[in-house]
Amino acid sequence: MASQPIPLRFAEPHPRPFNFPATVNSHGWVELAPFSWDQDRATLTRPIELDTGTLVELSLRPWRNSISGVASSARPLTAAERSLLSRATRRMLRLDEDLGAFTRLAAGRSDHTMRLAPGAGRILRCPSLFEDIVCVLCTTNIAWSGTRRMVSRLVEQLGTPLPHDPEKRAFPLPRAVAEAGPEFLRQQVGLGYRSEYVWGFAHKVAQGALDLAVLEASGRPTAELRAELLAIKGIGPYAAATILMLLGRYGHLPIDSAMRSFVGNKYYQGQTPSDEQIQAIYAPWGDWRYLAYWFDSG
DNA sequence: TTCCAGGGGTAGA
DNA sequence: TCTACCCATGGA
Repeated sequence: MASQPIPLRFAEPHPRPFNFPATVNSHGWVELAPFSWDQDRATLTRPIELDTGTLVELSLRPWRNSISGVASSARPLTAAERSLLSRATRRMLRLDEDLGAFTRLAAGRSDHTMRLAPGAGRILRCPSLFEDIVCVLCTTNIAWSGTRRMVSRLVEQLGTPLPHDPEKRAFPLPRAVAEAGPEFLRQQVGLGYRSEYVWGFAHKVAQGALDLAVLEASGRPTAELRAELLAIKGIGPYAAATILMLLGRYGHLPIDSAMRSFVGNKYYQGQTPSDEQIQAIYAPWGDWRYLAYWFDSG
């Protein structure tokens, strides 16, 4: 018999303007397990396994000028765990990111038809950089349906269940993925040739050989971060640009089949553009290239 | 059956 | 630096 969860209510102030539904639906991440989005209630829900090992089901929705959160857990959370939840919430919704320069730049340009609603522009992230990077690895050379399938299986096979609702599982921590081994990831999760990449990454993080907090630290040159990302097996130019975007650095374009198709149709009369032609389209946006492309392609 | 997807690693030139 | 080839998987 599952125990009754203990709810903890909290609020996180958000910048203004802030568009909660637009942020949640800014890209496909919300469709990946274990995210769940209730459009009618404008509520984002997901289980999270905190670094302390505590399982929490977190629900977020907008309320007045803040994000209202409910965290349900089997036992009362410590002050440190409440701090971890606050950090995860702010990370997911990018509540501390300053997009003022981008929105001013977008407002001043008439040559791009941007679909940027007021308060939009923040692209949803996972609670941790580890989960973000694993999901990016699951987007390479595969259709979106395949990405969804692989991430769902990762959660089903390796995620820790919520004590009060065992049907729901958190995204696995690095140690769980590392201990599963590449063959398990290949056979049971269906990661295919990506299994070695995902396992190798998780193993390094679990062993402490790769410190994600260092990657996430502000103030480091983007070129340096990009070089470190490209040194991880399985991460090439597309994945590095996507991860840099998830780190709040928008100066690199993730050139993939979708971008080639969109840019070709919109700017090159349906012809497939070269990488250089794609770069030329968004070069005027400088450090905001990624966001310019993203909200150009809608 | 064949192609290819929100690519990337490796070998060889 | 560039190109060719290979890598699993499952929709279309």
